[in-house]
Parts: sequence; C-alpha cells; structure tokens
Amino acid sequence: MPDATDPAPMNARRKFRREGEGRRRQDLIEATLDSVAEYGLQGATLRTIALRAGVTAGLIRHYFPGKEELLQEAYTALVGRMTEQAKAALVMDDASPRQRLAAFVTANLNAPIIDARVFSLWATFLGRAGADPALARAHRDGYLGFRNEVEAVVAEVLAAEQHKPDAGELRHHAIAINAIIDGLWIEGCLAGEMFSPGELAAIGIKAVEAELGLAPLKQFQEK
Amino acid sequence: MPDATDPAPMNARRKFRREGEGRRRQDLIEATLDSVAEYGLQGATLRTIALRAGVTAGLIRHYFPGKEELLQEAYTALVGRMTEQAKAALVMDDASPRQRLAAFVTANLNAPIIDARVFSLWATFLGRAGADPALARAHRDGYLGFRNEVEAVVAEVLAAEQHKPDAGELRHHAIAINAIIDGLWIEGCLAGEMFSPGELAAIGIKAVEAELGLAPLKQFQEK
DNA sequence: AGGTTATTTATACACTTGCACAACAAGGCC
DNA sequence: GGCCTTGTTGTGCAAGTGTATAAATAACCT
Repeated sequence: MPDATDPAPMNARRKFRREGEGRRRQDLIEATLDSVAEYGLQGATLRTIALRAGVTAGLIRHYFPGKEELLQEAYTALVGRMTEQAKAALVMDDASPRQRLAAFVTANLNAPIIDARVFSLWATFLGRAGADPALARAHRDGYLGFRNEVEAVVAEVLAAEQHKPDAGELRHHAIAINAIIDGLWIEGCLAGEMFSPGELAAIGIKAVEAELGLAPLKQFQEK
Repeated sequence: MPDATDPAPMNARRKFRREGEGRRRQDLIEATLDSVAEYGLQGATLRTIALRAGVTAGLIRHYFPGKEELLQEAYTALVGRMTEQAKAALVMDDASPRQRLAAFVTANLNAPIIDARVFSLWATFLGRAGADPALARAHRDGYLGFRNEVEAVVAEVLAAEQHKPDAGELRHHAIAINAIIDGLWIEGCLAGEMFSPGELAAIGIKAVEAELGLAPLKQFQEK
C-alpha cells in the first residue's frame, strides 16, 4: 500500500528515451510481426504493438501514416528476410552445383527457416494477399526471386551433368522443385515434431534428385 | 423520393422467413467463409456475416454460442470439404493404381481445388492455428487423412510394380508426394494465370512418378 | 547553461465490435 | 380461427479500435 509520504508524484508521466528513427521503426516493425504471429491480424492492435515495442500507441503515428502502412512494411520486411536467408545458402563458391543445390534444400528445411512463428506470419499475411494488392505484390516479388534462384542452380546442375534442357523443361523443373521445398517447409513448420532432425532435408534432397533424374549421392544422405 | 401517400409504414419491421435449423446454420457458415475470404478475419464481423446470410446479427447468437465457435465450425466445414473433394478423385474402381494416382494428382491441381478463395481461407485460418489448438487439431486431422490416402495409393502403385517398400520408405514417399501436391497447389492458387491449363497437373504427375522411380506413361501427359 | 526542436506521452473522440435482451411475428397445433 | 412456441428482429451497451491533437520532455546546439 502506498505510504502517505510516498515520494513519487501521483500522476508521474512515463519516463522515455529518444531512439533514432531507424531503430524505432525497426523496433515497431518487429513488435508488429511478433503481435501478428501471436494474436493474428485482429489481435495485433496498435496498443498491443506499442506495448511490445515499449512505447505508447500514439508514437506509431509519428513513424507510420497509419496501421495499414505499418503492416505492409512489416510484411515486406518479413518477405525480404525470408528470401535473403534462403538465398544465403547458395553462396558457396568452392562447391559443385549439386552440392550447392543440396545445401540449398537442406538450409530451407531446417531451422531457422523451418519455424512455426514465420509460418504463422506467412500464412496470415498471405491470406489477405487475395484482397490486398500491395501484399500480393510483395509476395509475388519474393516468390519469383526465389524461383529464379532455383532455376539458376538447376541449370548449373544439369549443365554439369551434360544435360542441355530447353527453357520450358528448365521452368518445369524449377516449379516442381520449388513446390517440393515449399510443401516440405509447410509440413515441417506445422508438424515439426513428427519428423526426426534432418529427415525432411533428406526427403527433400531425394525428391529433388529424382525430379532431375540424378543418381543419388552418398555424401548428402542424413549423417 | 418517397411519396406522401407512401403506403408502407415508416418503421416497418423487416419481413423474414423461418428456415430450418440445418439450413440456417449452413447458410451462416457459408456466409462466414465468404466474409473471411473477402475481408479476412478482422473484416469478418458478425454484422458482415449476417448481412451476407440475409439475416440480422443478433440471430447468430441463436445458433452459435459466440463468434469463436462459428469460426471454428466454419473452418471444420472447410477442411472437411477440401479433403472430401480430394479423396473423391480416388474412387475409380476399374482403374490401375497408377491411373488412380495420376487422377488424384490431376484432380488436386485443377479447379475446383485450385481456387484463390479456398487458398485465402486456408491460409487465413492456418495462420491462427499456431495459437488456437482447436484450429490446429482441425487442420491436423484433415492433413493426416489426406496423407494416409496418399500412402495407401502409393503402396498399391508400388505393389503393382513389384516393389515391396518397407514402412519408412513408404512414409517418405507419401511425405514427398504430399509436399509436391501441396506446393503446386499453392503455386496454382496464388498465380494461376502464370500456368497454362493442365500444366501444373503435368508437372505434378511427372514429379510424383520421378519420386516413385516409375517410367513415364503417355496417357497422362497433357493432352 | 539555456533555448529549441521534435520525439514521446497522454488524453479525447468518433466509430465499430461482440454480446445481451426485450419486443415481435411466422408457422405449427388444437 | 386463436394460441403458443421459438426463430428473428431491433436496440442498447460496455469494451476496444484507429486516429487526431495538445501537452510534456529528452536531447541537441550554441
């Protein structure tokens, strides 16, 4: 119970620190993603987001024109991070195309890309992409970038195997491999505990190699 | 402009018809799915749903304890319909296992299963499955039922090909094929206009046959 | 140190939301 | 027909929403 000699003023205004604009915007975007992942789009209110970011709700309007723009920027940041992580697995200079492809599949089917929180965000935003052109565009850009990466690696792999696929064949392979990775990614995110560690990656590599008509290699089997 | 001799009473209460309980509940569930697909979970308010169902908002509480239960029943109905449609493609008595598998893939990669509205619903609800155990359970049941169907057909196909896979091998095939279908389904729903008719099904069949190590058949190529 | 700026808080407001409840009427039963 | 059940409407309400804006104050400049 408060003492009569309580030294604190009764209506003390909250202490705060001024952060740089970049930092605050990033914090708010992160808080937005956290809130959406945990409570969904309906539960991600400005007050919830502000609470998680450690500020008050009014501040959001100082950095974003409105809630919609905040959500769009958050989704753009999410998509960018996802594709960036995925493509990072491809930068292995001193590796054969096949090794790079296998590493790509493995990276996409393990943490941190297999992640329930990211999946929740992905699904939540994508559910609104049908009605929100801005979200649809953000997704489309990320998806096409991803598929182009796949197609490039596939072309290298087939070239190394003395295959010379035409454009249509290459495209079909890229679409199928993209589907394999996406589908396994979803299964892993939604029911990760149903698979032993590395199992999804092993399934994915075998499926991709079968799609490309490659004989299995030993070195990328589950160790 | 209303005439001074307007015969209608000014505060006329709305005319209505009494529908059977089954019909009303189904109409409300359908209106809920429509609203969620079009406006998302946040936009699917009781008033929006009631408007689309042709009733007033208060009536919803006469059939459902609250909004949450309505949403859960709607999602359950959606999942049930999806898996039912998918499995319906498998009931071809006088067909070889391989034909049935190909027909299954084809059915899942064309309308009405490839559908932007259904995808929007699927993603929207699944985004909340991470936080809502009831939704997670509804999804899990549908998914496992689907995968078991796949596994059964795969077993028949391999048996017809004189293969005798062990349980682990069979499970891996089912997981991979399920991923292929899911991944292509998503691509088709999100960017259907990027694919020519039948293209996704052709890609899917080829990928599935490659996964199972089957030599391609002519009769299920794109015609 | 003192003045200035613009970041941050706090409050207010119009509006929507899910839910509760009383009034009403549609359709079956006698 | 008249009554009775209950499906259905309309209204009200408290809580919560996004947005607007004034007041406060942390940090920078000289």
